[in-house]
Amino acid sequence: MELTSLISYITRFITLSEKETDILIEHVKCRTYQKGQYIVQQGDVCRYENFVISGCTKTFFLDEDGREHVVMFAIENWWTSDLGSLISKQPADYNVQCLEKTMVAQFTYEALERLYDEVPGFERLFRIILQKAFAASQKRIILNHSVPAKERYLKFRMQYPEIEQRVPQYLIASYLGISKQFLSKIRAQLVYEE
Amino acid sequence: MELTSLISYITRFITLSEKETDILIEHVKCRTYQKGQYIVQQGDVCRYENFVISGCTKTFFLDEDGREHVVMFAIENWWTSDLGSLISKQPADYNVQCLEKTMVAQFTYEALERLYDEVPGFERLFRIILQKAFAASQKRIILNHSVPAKERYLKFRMQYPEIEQRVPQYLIASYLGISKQFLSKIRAQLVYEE
DNA sequence: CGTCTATTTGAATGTACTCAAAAGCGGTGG
DNA sequence: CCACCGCTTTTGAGTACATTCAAATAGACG
Repeated sequence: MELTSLISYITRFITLSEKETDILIEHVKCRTYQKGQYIVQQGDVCRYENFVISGCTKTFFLDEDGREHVVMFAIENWWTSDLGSLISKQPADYNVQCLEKTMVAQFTYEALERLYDEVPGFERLFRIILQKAFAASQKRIILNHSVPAKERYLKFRMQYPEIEQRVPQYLIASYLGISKQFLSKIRAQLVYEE
Repeated sequence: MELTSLISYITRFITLSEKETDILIEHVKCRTYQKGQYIVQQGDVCRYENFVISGCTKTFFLDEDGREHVVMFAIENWWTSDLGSLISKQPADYNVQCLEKTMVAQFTYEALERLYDEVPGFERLFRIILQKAFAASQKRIILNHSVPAKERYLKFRMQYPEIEQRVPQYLIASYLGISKQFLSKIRAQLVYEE
């Protein structure tokens, strides 16, 4: 079934009884987006927390000059959303757009609230996910401050080889916080070095 | 009492019965550190989640060249810790050092676990705190990528005027990801512009 | 007043950016 | 099958932003 990957993901963190699994399934809905479609749009209120079942998304933001800044990618077994917007019901800061045909499991705000109440451990699940996400985000800030672009690119390649394959280079440059031309030059240099 | 600020902080997010407040108080311990003392040391396992009652701390990390990189500051009513280390019991990536004489309320890992079990809503409290922290951290990444140093400094000054007053300039430079000399030049420029 | 730390200033350098243009790479249609 | 189109990547020249190193100044504290 479509939700298999979600269930097995969740049970890596908490145990679910059969009944709880049923409750979970009642509160989640699968949806497929085509390549290019938006799951979240900057300015709209974000309605869902999304778990990627298949496909690939980018989360980005457009600055005043219309430049795109990639915040993160999400592939199978990742969560993606504009959490700030979902919780506060304020307009989203970010866009989440599909880079491929993408299937997600969606939780509305209300579904999450009910799950927090009805499934003990669900709140813990999200606390743990958030702890990891926060720690990773902080590491990324330091990495940007302490390491030159070439090494950041190498680390990215090591850490996310799948994403490197699936995503156009100019988006990776944006994620790394450098221009696409500069990333191209870094790559040329790396080829030369080998 | 010393814990007043902690209680009133917590009750901004969740409601606590008298009994729950008592349980909370049983699981927390106050401690005062002198200026310069370390609450967490890079390489040691982090033992506490800390809530700052008074004073000011910096969280930083030393890279291979021995350079210091400031990750965050914490003043009254902020949390500070190396969460990743606390939860995983792995060596901490960061140092937390007091920039002033600082009083903190400390929760051990075990105390937190018990509080999660015994005080419904406590898990929610940390989920909410983490959501905010994560959202802020992501915004900071984008800010670093999309905005030149001068503006980043101005935003910092606007957002954290207290910290700007209490913390030496070279640490703010480090937090912003620029050299202390460059921040000094930015400031000179700002004075000239007024 | 002297010492220690923090900040400022200046010159030379480096890293990364912009703009512009060319080359590569799929896919589509004639 | 190839010519063309749109999109991505590469290349090059000139520039801007930020760094390093070194030295001078300013502040804080005993």
